[in-house]
Amino acid sequence: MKTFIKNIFFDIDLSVNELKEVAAIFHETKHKKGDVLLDIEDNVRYQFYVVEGCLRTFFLDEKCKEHTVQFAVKDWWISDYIGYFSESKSVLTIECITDSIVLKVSKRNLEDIYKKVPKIECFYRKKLEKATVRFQKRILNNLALSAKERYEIFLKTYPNIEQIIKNYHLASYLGITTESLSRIRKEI
Amino acid sequence: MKTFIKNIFFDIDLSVNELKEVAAIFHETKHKKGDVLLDIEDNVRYQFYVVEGCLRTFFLDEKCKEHTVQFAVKDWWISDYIGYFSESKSVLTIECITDSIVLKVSKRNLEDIYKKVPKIECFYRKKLEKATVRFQKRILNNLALSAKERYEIFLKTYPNIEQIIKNYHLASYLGITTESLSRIRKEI
DNA sequence: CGCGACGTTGATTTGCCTCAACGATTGTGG
DNA sequence: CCACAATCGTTGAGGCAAATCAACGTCGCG
Repeated sequence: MKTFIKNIFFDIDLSVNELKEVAAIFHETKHKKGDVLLDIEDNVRYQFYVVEGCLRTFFLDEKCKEHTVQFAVKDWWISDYIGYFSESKSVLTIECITDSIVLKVSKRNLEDIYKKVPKIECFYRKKLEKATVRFQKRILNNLALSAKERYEIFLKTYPNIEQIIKNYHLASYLGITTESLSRIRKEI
Repeated sequence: MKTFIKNIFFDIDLSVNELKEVAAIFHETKHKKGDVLLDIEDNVRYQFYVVEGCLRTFFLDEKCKEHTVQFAVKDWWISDYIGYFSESKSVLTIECITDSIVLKVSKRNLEDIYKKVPKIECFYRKKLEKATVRFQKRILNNLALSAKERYEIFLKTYPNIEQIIKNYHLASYLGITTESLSRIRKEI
């Protein structure tokens, strides 16, 4: 576990004691393809760090259509951040796309660590800043670009993810149907 | 200035000295309707707290079409957060929709304060968490809802903004044309 | 008053969706 | 390891929501 933690916080100098304290709040869990880590209406207590595998979060609308919010592969974090940060029930489902190993950490434990080890709070602030940049870019792309352009940018931005995921995962992330994605691919 | 700062950080206990230090890095500026606080390709050094008035950020695509990313009224913050957090040139324009008074603060000064007054870092982390919730919701809305539904949610979420802004500001925020917005309004 | 900016309405086009059928690939039980 | 089913991806036809293009009404301001 400690080597995982060292890897996550590789750019922070942690004392032996701090490392121990931080490591204590992370818990490794293993999951099979198709497993659900968080279901709609659950309380969102945890966020997850991906050690191995691939997961996604998706929203199920009233027409039972899936909308993928996020993918996460090795070294990425994933949760229903609406529920996690606003202390409300989950609106998203977290699902394993492949067999996966994750480290889960509860919001409460993390907030406690922030007080004890301010460097960790700083780390998560910077993580949020990077996430903000990605969100803004995605909102901009959705506003300004066609389905084809969004697809091309996805390929450029996350070149290693397309091979792992299904057609309909990607289509539901781009906001189009599988048929449209198929036609776009044929064009290119 | 100190009363402004007290208002911004109303939920944090700051000593007299801390308050003084924090107040020192904020600078009040006044602007006329139509003024541009940040232009494309500028360095993004500042974020802005709105004391009075209304501003927006927008992206100009290659077809010269505007896409509004964000509005900001009293007590809101605004910047090109892509440029601000990733230390890159601006891709957005910050524009005054009405005469406005803002407090500007540089990233560098803020980072210095984080070290001196960790409570301030905590405040901005929480601000980012709330922003993350809003971004996720907006991405979800764009994926799952029709133009009409997005408009109705905008009205519910920001009831005080519609009266201030132009038709085309809102249309470019919702990702539709002014004509479509006009037709949607007629329906309701 | 007259001009320019803004909002509305109509006609037409278009990008993407829906529905349906059909290959291709994957998974599973015998 | 094969046979078969289920899942997934592709293709075509037709439809719809919103875009585009164009014209006209309205408002605010010099």
